[in-house]
Amino acid sequence: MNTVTEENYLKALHHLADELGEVNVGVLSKHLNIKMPTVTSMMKKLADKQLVHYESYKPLKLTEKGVLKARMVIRKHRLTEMFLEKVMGFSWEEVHEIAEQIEHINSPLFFDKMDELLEYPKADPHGSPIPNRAGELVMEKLRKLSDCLVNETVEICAVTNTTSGFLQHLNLRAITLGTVVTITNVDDYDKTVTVTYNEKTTTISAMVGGQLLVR
Amino acid sequence: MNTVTEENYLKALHHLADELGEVNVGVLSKHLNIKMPTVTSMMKKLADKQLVHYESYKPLKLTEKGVLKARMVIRKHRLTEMFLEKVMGFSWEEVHEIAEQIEHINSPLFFDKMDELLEYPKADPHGSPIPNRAGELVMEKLRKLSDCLVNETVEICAVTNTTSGFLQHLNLRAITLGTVVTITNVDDYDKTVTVTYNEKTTTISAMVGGQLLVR
DNA sequence: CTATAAAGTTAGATTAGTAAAACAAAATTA
DNA sequence: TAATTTTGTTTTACTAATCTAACTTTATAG
Repeated sequence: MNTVTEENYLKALHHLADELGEVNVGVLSKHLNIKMPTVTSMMKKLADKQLVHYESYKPLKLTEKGVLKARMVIRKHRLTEMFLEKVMGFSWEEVHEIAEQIEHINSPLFFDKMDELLEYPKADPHGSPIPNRAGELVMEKLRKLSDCLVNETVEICAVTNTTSGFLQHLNLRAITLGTVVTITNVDDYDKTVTVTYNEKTTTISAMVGGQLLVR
Repeated sequence: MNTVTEENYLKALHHLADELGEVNVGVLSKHLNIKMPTVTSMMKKLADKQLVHYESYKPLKLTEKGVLKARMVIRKHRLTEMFLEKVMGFSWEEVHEIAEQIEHINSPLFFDKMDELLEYPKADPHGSPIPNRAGELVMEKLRKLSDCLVNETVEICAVTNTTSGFLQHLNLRAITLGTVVTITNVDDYDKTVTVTYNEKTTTISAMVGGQLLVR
Protein backbone atom coordinates (compact mmCIF):
# COMPACT_ATOMS: atom_id res chain seq x y z
CA MET A 1 0.00 0.00 0.00
CA ASN A 2 0.94 3.67 0.12
CA THR A 3 2.08 5.67 3.07
CA VAL A 4 0.26 8.79 4.24
CA THR A 5 3.17 10.85 2.91
CA GLU A 6 2.90 9.35 -0.56
CA GLU A 7 -0.84 9.94 -0.60
CA ASN A 8 -0.30 13.59 0.26
CA TYR A 9 2.19 14.02 -2.59
CA LEU A 10 -0.24 12.41 -5.04
CA LYS A 11 -3.11 14.57 -3.86
CA ALA A 12 -0.99 17.71 -4.17
CA LEU A 13 0.17 16.76 -7.67
CA HIS A 14 -3.41 16.16 -8.77
CA HIS A 15 -4.56 19.44 -7.30
CA LEU A 16 -1.71 21.52 -8.73
CA ALA A 17 -1.96 19.92 -12.18
CA ASP A 18 -5.63 20.84 -12.20
CA GLU A 19 -4.93 24.38 -11.08
CA LEU A 20 -1.76 25.22 -13.00
CA GLY A 21 -1.58 22.73 -15.84
CA GLU A 22 2.12 22.11 -15.28
CA VAL A 23 3.79 21.25 -11.98
CA ASN A 24 7.48 21.73 -11.17
CA VAL A 25 9.49 20.46 -8.25
CA GLY A 26 9.62 24.01 -6.89
CA VAL A 27 5.87 24.53 -7.00
CA LEU A 28 5.19 21.23 -5.28
CA SER A 29 7.90 21.98 -2.75
CA LYS A 30 6.28 25.29 -1.84
CA HIS A 31 2.78 23.86 -1.76
CA LEU A 32 3.74 21.09 0.65
CA ASN A 33 6.24 23.15 2.61
CA ILE A 34 8.91 20.62 1.95
CA LYS A 35 12.39 21.35 0.58
CA MET A 36 13.17 20.62 -3.05
CA PRO A 37 15.67 17.79 -2.49
CA THR A 38 13.02 15.92 -0.50
CA VAL A 39 10.53 16.38 -3.31
CA THR A 40 13.05 15.16 -5.89
CA SER A 41 13.71 11.97 -3.97
CA MET A 42 10.02 11.33 -3.42
CA MET A 43 9.40 11.82 -7.14
CA LYS A 44 11.99 9.14 -7.88
CA LYS A 45 10.29 6.83 -5.46
CA LEU A 46 6.85 7.47 -6.94
CA ALA A 47 8.32 6.97 -10.41
CA ASP A 48 9.61 3.56 -9.30
CA LYS A 49 6.07 2.75 -8.23
CA GLN A 50 4.75 3.87 -11.63
CA LEU A 51 2.72 6.65 -10.07
CA VAL A 52 4.60 9.62 -11.55
CA HIS A 53 6.45 10.25 -14.82
CA TYR A 54 9.74 11.73 -13.69
CA GLU A 55 12.69 13.00 -15.69
CA SER A 56 15.32 15.33 -14.25
CA TYR A 57 14.59 19.00 -14.86
CA LYS A 58 11.27 18.23 -16.56
CA PRO A 59 7.78 19.06 -15.25
CA LEU A 60 6.15 16.42 -13.02
CA LYS A 61 3.20 14.41 -14.24
CA LEU A 62 1.03 11.76 -12.61
CA THR A 63 0.70 8.49 -14.51
CA GLU A 64 -2.77 7.10 -15.12
CA LYS A 65 -2.26 4.87 -12.10
CA GLY A 66 -1.17 7.90 -10.10
CA VAL A 67 -4.24 9.88 -11.10
CA LEU A 68 -6.43 7.00 -9.98
CA LYS A 69 -4.66 6.74 -6.61
CA ALA A 70 -4.91 10.49 -6.10
CA ARG A 71 -8.60 10.48 -6.88
CA MET A 72 -9.30 7.72 -4.42
CA VAL A 73 -7.77 9.89 -1.71
CA ILE A 74 -9.79 12.89 -2.90
CA ARG A 75 -12.89 10.72 -2.88
CA LYS A 76 -12.26 9.70 0.71
CA HIS A 77 -11.61 13.30 1.70
CA ARG A 78 -14.76 14.69 0.13
CA LEU A 79 -17.03 11.88 1.25
CA THR A 80 -15.73 12.43 4.76
CA GLU A 81 -16.43 16.16 4.60
CA MET A 82 -19.96 15.49 3.48
CA PHE A 83 -20.42 12.87 6.17
CA LEU A 84 -19.12 15.19 8.87
CA GLU A 85 -21.58 17.85 7.81
CA LYS A 86 -24.68 15.87 7.01
CA VAL A 87 -24.48 13.02 9.50
CA MET A 88 -22.46 14.43 12.36
CA GLY A 89 -23.63 18.03 12.24
CA PHE A 90 -20.31 19.82 11.76
CA SER A 91 -20.29 23.14 9.93
CA TRP A 92 -18.47 23.63 6.64
CA GLU A 93 -15.52 25.41 8.21
CA GLU A 94 -14.83 22.53 10.59
CA VAL A 95 -14.81 19.60 8.19
CA HIS A 96 -11.62 20.10 6.19
CA GLU A 97 -9.12 19.59 8.98
CA ILE A 98 -10.73 16.40 10.24
CA ALA A 99 -11.06 15.05 6.69
CA GLU A 100 -7.34 15.66 6.11
CA GLN A 101 -6.71 12.88 8.59
CA ILE A 102 -9.58 10.52 7.83
CA GLU A 103 -8.78 10.50 4.10
CA HIS A 104 -5.85 8.20 4.88
CA ILE A 105 -7.94 5.50 6.57
CA ASN A 106 -7.67 2.26 4.65
CA SER A 107 -11.14 0.70 4.63
CA PRO A 108 -13.29 0.59 1.49
CA LEU A 109 -16.08 -0.75 3.71
CA PHE A 110 -16.03 2.40 5.79
CA PHE A 111 -16.16 4.85 2.90
CA ASP A 112 -18.69 2.85 0.92
CA LYS A 113 -20.94 2.92 3.97
CA MET A 114 -20.57 6.71 4.16
CA ASP A 115 -21.41 6.94 0.48
CA GLU A 116 -24.53 4.82 0.99
CA LEU A 117 -25.67 6.73 4.07
CA LEU A 118 -25.28 9.98 2.16
CA GLU A 119 -27.10 8.52 -0.85
CA TYR A 120 -24.17 8.86 -3.25
CA PRO A 121 -23.55 12.59 -3.08
CA LYS A 122 -22.10 14.33 -6.13
CA ALA A 123 -20.25 17.10 -4.27
CA ASP A 124 -18.82 17.93 -0.86
CA PRO A 125 -19.88 20.84 1.42
CA HIS A 126 -17.57 23.18 -0.50
CA GLY A 127 -19.09 22.29 -3.85
CA SER A 128 -16.18 20.13 -5.04
CA PRO A 129 -17.19 17.03 -6.99
CA ILE A 130 -16.69 13.62 -5.39
CA PRO A 131 -14.94 11.04 -7.61
CA ASN A 132 -16.88 7.78 -7.91
CA ARG A 133 -15.55 4.33 -6.94
CA ALA A 134 -13.99 3.99 -10.38
CA GLY A 135 -12.04 7.22 -9.91
CA GLU A 136 -14.09 9.16 -12.42
CA LEU A 137 -14.34 12.83 -11.66
CA VAL A 138 -16.83 15.06 -13.46
CA MET A 139 -15.47 18.57 -13.38
CA GLU A 140 -18.01 21.17 -14.35
CA LYS A 141 -16.32 24.22 -15.85
CA LEU A 142 -17.18 27.01 -13.42
CA ARG A 143 -16.18 30.66 -13.59
CA LYS A 144 -14.66 32.70 -10.82
CA LEU A 145 -16.87 35.38 -9.31
CA SER A 146 -13.99 37.79 -9.85
CA ASP A 147 -14.24 37.24 -13.61
CA CYS A 148 -17.93 38.17 -13.82
CA LEU A 149 -19.19 41.40 -15.32
CA VAL A 150 -21.55 44.04 -13.96
CA ASN A 151 -25.25 43.12 -14.10
CA GLU A 152 -24.66 39.38 -14.34
CA THR A 153 -26.71 37.22 -11.98
CA VAL A 154 -24.94 34.01 -10.92
CA GLU A 155 -25.19 31.24 -8.34
CA ILE A 156 -22.31 30.49 -5.94
CA CYS A 157 -21.55 26.81 -6.59
CA ALA A 158 -18.21 26.09 -4.97
CA VAL A 159 -15.30 27.53 -3.00
CA THR A 160 -11.67 26.73 -3.80
CA ASN A 161 -10.39 27.55 -0.32
CA THR A 162 -11.52 25.32 2.53
CA THR A 163 -9.68 26.91 5.44
CA SER A 164 -11.84 27.84 8.39
CA GLY A 165 -10.77 31.50 8.27
CA PHE A 166 -11.99 31.89 4.71
CA LEU A 167 -15.26 30.09 5.34
CA GLN A 168 -15.97 32.12 8.48
CA HIS A 169 -15.45 35.23 6.38
CA LEU A 170 -18.22 33.96 4.08
CA ASN A 171 -20.42 33.02 7.04
CA LEU A 172 -20.27 36.64 8.25
CA ARG A 173 -21.59 37.76 4.86
CA ALA A 174 -24.21 34.96 4.81
CA ILE A 175 -22.74 33.55 1.62
CA THR A 176 -23.40 29.85 1.22
CA LEU A 177 -23.46 27.48 -1.72
CA GLY A 178 -26.62 28.16 -3.70
CA THR A 179 -26.66 31.87 -2.91
CA VAL A 180 -27.70 33.76 -6.03
CA VAL A 181 -25.99 37.12 -6.40
CA THR A 182 -26.18 39.98 -8.87
CA ILE A 183 -22.98 41.89 -9.60
CA THR A 184 -23.66 45.60 -9.20
CA ASN A 185 -20.10 46.88 -9.50
CA VAL A 186 -16.55 45.81 -10.26
CA ASP A 187 -13.96 48.33 -9.09
CA ASP A 188 -11.65 49.35 -11.92
CA TYR A 189 -8.58 49.68 -9.75
CA ASP A 190 -8.61 46.87 -7.15
CA LYS A 191 -11.23 44.58 -8.75
CA THR A 192 -13.40 44.51 -5.62
CA VAL A 193 -16.80 43.13 -6.58
CA THR A 194 -20.05 44.51 -5.18
CA VAL A 195 -22.93 42.06 -5.18
CA THR A 196 -26.59 42.11 -4.17
CA TYR A 197 -28.45 39.10 -2.80
CA ASN A 198 -31.40 38.62 -0.46
CA GLU A 199 -32.02 42.38 -0.41
CA LYS A 200 -28.45 42.99 0.83
CA THR A 201 -25.36 44.52 -0.74
CA THR A 202 -21.84 43.36 0.09
CA THR A 203 -18.38 44.01 -1.26
CA ILE A 204 -16.12 41.08 -1.98
CA SER A 205 -12.38 41.54 -2.34
CA ALA A 206 -10.62 40.32 -5.48
CA MET A 207 -8.82 37.69 -3.41
CA VAL A 208 -12.07 36.28 -2.04
CA GLY A 209 -13.87 36.64 -5.39
CA GLY A 210 -11.15 34.56 -7.00
CA GLN A 211 -11.99 31.68 -4.70
CA LEU A 212 -15.72 31.65 -5.31
CA LEU A 213 -16.88 29.63 -8.30
CA VAL A 214 -20.18 30.48 -9.94
CA ARG A 215 -22.51 29.28 -12.64
CA MET B 1 2.23 14.84 20.20
CA ASN B 2 2.62 11.07 19.98
CA THR B 3 3.11 8.96 16.90
CA VAL B 4 0.75 6.15 15.97
CA THR B 5 3.48 3.69 16.95
CA GLU B 6 3.86 5.17 20.41
CA GLU B 7 0.10 5.10 20.92
CA ASN B 8 0.01 1.44 20.02
CA TYR B 9 2.74 0.61 22.52
CA LEU B 10 0.88 2.52 25.25
CA LYS B 11 -2.39 0.80 24.45
CA ALA B 12 -0.73 -2.61 24.48
CA LEU B 13 0.97 -1.90 27.82
CA HIS B 14 -2.33 -0.81 29.35
CA HIS B 15 -4.12 -3.86 28.05
CA LEU B 16 -1.45 -6.36 29.11
CA ALA B 17 -1.04 -4.81 32.56
CA ASP B 18 -4.77 -5.17 33.02
CA GLU B 19 -4.74 -8.77 31.82
CA LEU B 20 -1.52 -10.09 33.33
CA GLY B 21 -0.64 -7.71 36.13
CA GLU B 22 3.02 -7.60 35.11
CA VAL B 23 4.39 -6.94 31.63
CA ASN B 24 7.84 -7.93 30.36
CA VAL B 25 9.66 -6.92 27.23
CA GLY B 26 9.11 -10.42 25.83
CA VAL B 27 5.36 -10.38 26.41
CA LEU B 28 4.98 -6.99 24.79
CA SER B 29 7.23 -8.06 21.94
CA LYS B 30 5.03 -11.09 21.22
CA HIS B 31 1.79 -9.16 21.61
CA LEU B 32 2.84 -6.50 19.11
CA ASN B 33 4.74 -8.86 16.82
CA ILE B 34 7.82 -6.74 17.14
CA LYS B 35 11.29 -8.00 18.04
CA MET B 36 12.63 -7.48 21.55
CA PRO B 37 15.43 -5.03 20.69
CA THR B 38 12.85 -2.76 19.09
CA VAL B 39 10.70 -2.93 22.19
CA THR B 40 13.66 -2.15 24.45
CA SER B 41 14.53 0.95 22.48
CA MET B 42 10.92 2.14 22.38
CA MET B 43 10.69 1.68 26.16
CA LYS B 44 13.70 3.95 26.57
CA LYS B 45 12.07 6.53 24.37
CA LEU B 46 8.78 6.35 26.26
CA ALA B 47 10.70 6.57 29.53
CA ASP B 48 12.34 9.77 28.27
CA LYS B 49 8.86 11.11 27.63
CA GLN B 50 7.78 10.15 31.17
CA LEU B 51 5.21 7.70 29.87
CA VAL B 52 6.81 4.47 31.12
CA HIS B 53 8.92 3.52 34.14
CA TYR B 54 11.82 1.60 32.64
CA GLU B 55 14.75 -0.15 34.27
CA SER B 56 16.81 -2.81 32.51
CA TYR B 57 15.61 -6.36 33.20
CA LYS B 58 12.68 -5.11 35.31
CA PRO B 59 8.97 -5.40 34.42
CA LEU B 60 7.51 -2.52 32.41
CA LYS B 61 5.04 -0.12 33.97
CA LEU B 62 3.11 2.85 32.63
CA THR B 63 3.49 6.10 34.53
CA GLU B 64 0.35 7.95 35.56
CA LYS B 65 0.81 10.15 32.50
CA GLY B 66 1.22 7.02 30.39
CA VAL B 67 -1.99 5.49 31.75
CA LEU B 68 -3.84 8.68 30.89
CA LYS B 69 -2.49 8.71 27.33
CA ALA B 70 -3.32 5.04 26.87
CA ARG B 71 -6.85 5.58 28.11
CA MET B 72 -7.44 8.45 25.72
CA VAL B 73 -6.57 6.11 22.87
CA ILE B 74 -8.85 3.42 24.31
CA ARG B 75 -11.59 6.02 24.66
CA LYS B 76 -11.24 6.96 21.00
CA HIS B 77 -11.25 3.32 19.96
CA ARG B 78 -14.35 2.38 21.90
CA LEU B 79 -16.31 5.51 21.06
CA THR B 80 -15.54 4.80 17.41
CA GLU B 81 -16.73 1.21 17.68
CA MET B 82 -19.99 2.38 19.22
CA PHE B 83 -20.38 5.06 16.57
CA LEU B 84 -19.75 2.60 13.75
CA GLU B 85 -22.42 0.31 15.13
CA LYS B 86 -25.10 2.72 16.28
CA VAL B 87 -24.78 5.54 13.77
CA MET B 88 -23.34 3.88 10.69
CA GLY B 89 -24.98 0.48 10.98
CA PHE B 90 -21.94 -1.78 11.06
CA SER B 91 -22.18 -5.09 12.89
CA TRP B 92 -20.07 -5.87 15.96
CA GLU B 93 -17.60 -8.02 14.05
CA GLU B 94 -16.80 -5.25 11.58
CA VAL B 95 -16.07 -2.38 13.95
CA HIS B 96 -12.77 -3.36 15.56
CA GLU B 97 -10.58 -3.18 12.47
CA ILE B 98 -11.85 0.21 11.41
CA ALA B 99 -11.57 1.57 14.95
CA GLU B 100 -7.92 0.42 15.09
CA GLN B 101 -7.19 3.10 12.52
CA ILE B 102 -9.59 5.83 13.60
CA GLU B 103 -8.37 5.73 17.22
CA HIS B 104 -5.24 7.58 16.06
CA ILE B 105 -7.09 10.56 14.62
CA ASN B 106 -6.14 13.72 16.47
CA SER B 107 -9.32 15.75 16.90
CA PRO B 108 -11.05 16.15 20.27
CA LEU B 109 -13.85 17.89 18.39
CA PHE B 110 -14.51 14.77 16.34
CA PHE B 111 -14.64 12.35 19.25
CA ASP B 112 -16.61 14.67 21.50
CA LYS B 113 -19.19 14.94 18.74
CA MET B 114 -19.40 11.15 18.55
CA ASP B 115 -19.82 11.01 22.30
CA GLU B 116 -22.63 13.57 22.14
CA LEU B 117 -24.41 11.87 19.24
CA LEU B 118 -24.25 8.58 21.13
CA GLU B 119 -25.47 10.26 24.32
CA TYR B 120 -22.37 9.47 26.35
CA PRO B 121 -22.30 5.67 26.13
CA LYS B 122 -20.77 3.70 29.01
CA ALA B 123 -19.57 0.73 26.95
CA ASP B 124 -18.69 -0.26 23.41
CA PRO B 125 -20.43 -2.95 21.28
CA HIS B 126 -18.27 -5.63 22.93
CA GLY B 127 -19.22 -4.58 26.44
CA SER B 128 -15.92 -2.87 27.26
CA PRO B 129 -16.23 0.30 29.30
CA ILE B 130 -15.45 3.64 27.62
CA PRO B 131 -13.08 5.93 29.59
CA ASN B 132 -14.49 9.42 30.10
CA ARG B 133 -12.84 12.66 28.96
CA ALA B 134 -10.81 12.72 32.18
CA GLY B 135 -9.40 9.26 31.51
CA GLU B 136 -11.40 7.59 34.25
CA LEU B 137 -12.28 3.99 33.56
CA VAL B 138 -14.82 2.11 35.64
CA MET B 139 -13.99 -1.57 35.42
CA GLU B 140 -16.74 -3.79 36.70
CA LYS B 141 -15.31 -7.07 37.98
CA LEU B 142 -16.84 -9.67 35.69
CA ARG B 143 -16.35 -13.43 35.76
CA LYS B 144 -15.48 -15.62 32.81
CA LEU B 145 -18.23 -17.94 31.61
CA SER B 146 -15.67 -20.74 31.78
CA ASP B 147 -15.39 -20.22 35.55
CA CYS B 148 -19.11 -20.64 36.21
CA LEU B 149 -20.62 -23.70 37.84
CA VAL B 150 -23.47 -25.97 36.77
CA ASN B 151 -26.95 -24.55 37.35
CA GLU B 152 -25.83 -20.93 37.53
CA THR B 153 -27.82 -18.45 35.44
CA VAL B 154 -25.77 -15.51 34.17
CA GLU B 155 -25.93 -12.68 31.67
CA ILE B 156 -23.31 -12.29 28.92
CA CYS B 157 -21.96 -8.76 29.48
CA ALA B 158 -18.76 -8.52 27.46
CA VAL B 159 -16.35 -10.31 25.14
CA THR B 160 -12.59 -10.04 25.49
CA ASN B 161 -11.86 -10.98 21.88
CA THR B 162 -13.00 -8.59 19.19
CA THR B 163 -11.76 -10.37 16.07
CA SER B 164 -14.38 -10.94 13.42
CA GLY B 165 -13.82 -14.72 13.41
CA PHE B 166 -14.64 -14.99 17.09
CA LEU B 167 -17.67 -12.74 16.87
CA GLN B 168 -19.04 -14.58 13.84
CA HIS B 169 -18.72 -17.78 15.85
CA LEU B 170 -20.98 -16.17 18.48
CA ASN B 171 -23.37 -14.87 15.81
CA LEU B 172 -23.88 -18.45 14.59
CA ARG B 173 -24.94 -19.41 18.11
CA ALA B 174 -27.12 -16.29 18.49
CA ILE B 175 -25.09 -15.15 21.47
CA THR B 176 -25.16 -11.39 21.94
CA LEU B 177 -24.52 -9.09 24.87
CA GLY B 178 -27.46 -9.34 27.22
CA THR B 179 -28.13 -13.01 26.43
CA VAL B 180 -29.05 -14.81 29.67
CA VAL B 181 -27.81 -18.38 29.83
CA THR B 182 -28.06 -21.24 32.30
CA ILE B 183 -25.11 -23.58 32.62
CA THR B 184 -26.34 -27.13 32.32
CA ASN B 185 -22.99 -28.92 32.18
CA VAL B 186 -19.25 -28.36 32.49
CA ASP B 187 -17.20 -31.18 31.02
CA ASP B 188 -14.72 -32.55 33.54
CA TYR B 189 -12.00 -33.24 31.03
CA ASP B 190 -11.98 -30.45 28.44
CA LYS B 191 -14.05 -27.85 30.35
CA THR B 192 -16.53 -27.44 27.51
CA VAL B 193 -19.56 -25.59 28.88
CA THR B 194 -23.11 -26.49 27.89
CA VAL B 195 -25.62 -23.66 28.23
CA THR B 196 -29.33 -23.18 27.67
CA TYR B 197 -30.93 -19.92 26.54
CA ASN B 198 -34.01 -18.96 24.57
CA GLU B 199 -35.17 -22.60 24.60
CA LYS B 200 -31.90 -23.68 22.96
CA THR B 201 -28.90 -25.67 24.14
CA THR B 202 -25.36 -25.01 22.87
CA THR B 203 -21.90 -26.15 23.80
CA ILE B 204 -19.18 -23.58 24.22
CA SER B 205 -15.53 -24.57 24.13
CA ALA B 206 -13.25 -23.67 27.03
CA MET B 207 -11.36 -21.30 24.74
CA VAL B 208 -14.52 -19.41 23.81
CA GLY B 209 -15.95 -19.57 27.34
CA GLY B 210 -12.79 -17.93 28.62
CA GLN B 211 -13.47 -14.92 26.42
CA LEU B 212 -17.07 -14.35 27.49
CA LEU B 213 -17.56 -12.24 30.60
CA VAL B 214 -20.71 -12.64 32.62
CA ARG B 215 -22.50 -11.15 35.59
C1' DC C 1 26.31 34.25 -27.13
C1' DT C 2 28.31 34.37 -22.97
C1' DA C 3 27.48 35.49 -17.79
C1' DT C 4 24.56 35.19 -14.26
C1' DA C 5 20.39 33.99 -11.87
C1' DA C 6 16.93 30.56 -10.97
C1' DA C 7 15.63 25.94 -10.60
C1' DG C 8 16.80 21.36 -9.67
C1' DT C 9 19.95 17.54 -8.21
C1' DT C 10 23.50 15.10 -5.46
C1' DA C 11 25.79 14.11 -1.31
C1' DG C 12 25.77 13.60 3.35
C1' DA C 13 23.22 13.85 8.04
C1' DT C 14 19.39 13.09 11.18
C1' DT C 15 15.32 10.93 13.36
C1' DA C 16 11.83 7.18 13.79
C1' DG C 17 10.95 2.55 13.51
C1' DT C 18 12.46 -1.78 12.54
C1' DA C 19 15.53 -6.29 12.55
C1' DA C 20 19.74 -9.68 13.05
C1' DA C 21 23.67 -10.95 15.45
C1' DA C 22 26.25 -10.94 19.38
C1' DC C 23 26.49 -10.37 24.11
C1' DA C 24 24.92 -10.08 29.23
C1' DA C 25 21.88 -10.94 33.07
C1' DA C 26 18.58 -13.72 35.47
C1' DA C 27 16.21 -17.85 36.24
C1' DT C 28 16.11 -22.76 36.34
C1' DT C 29 17.64 -27.27 36.92
C1' DA C 30 20.62 -30.86 37.69
C1' DT D 1 26.09 -23.99 43.38
C1' DA D 2 27.66 -24.45 38.84
C1' DA D 3 25.84 -25.20 34.14
C1' DT D 4 22.46 -24.25 31.02
C1' DT D 5 18.45 -22.07 29.25
C1' DT D 6 15.68 -18.07 28.87
C1' DT D 7 15.15 -13.33 28.73
C1' DG D 8 16.74 -8.89 27.74
C1' DT D 9 20.27 -5.54 25.94
C1' DT D 10 23.81 -3.64 22.79
C1' DT D 11 25.64 -2.95 18.48
C1' DT D 12 25.19 -2.52 13.82
C1' DA D 13 22.42 -1.85 9.88
C1' DC D 14 18.37 -0.94 6.89
C1' DT D 15 14.22 2.04 5.02
C1' DA D 16 11.40 6.21 4.99
C1' DA D 17 11.13 11.01 5.30
C1' DT D 18 13.26 14.91 6.12
C1' DC D 19 17.05 18.65 6.06
C1' DT D 20 21.49 21.60 4.69
C1' DA D 21 25.28 22.52 1.80
C1' DA D 22 27.41 22.07 -2.43
C1' DC D 23 27.07 21.40 -7.16
C1' DT D 24 24.83 21.23 -12.04
C1' DT D 25 21.50 22.35 -15.51
C1' DT D 26 18.39 25.42 -17.68
C1' DA D 27 16.71 29.90 -18.53
C1' DT D 28 17.48 34.85 -19.01
C1' DA D 29 19.41 39.29 -19.73
C1' DG D 30 22.61 41.91 -21.24
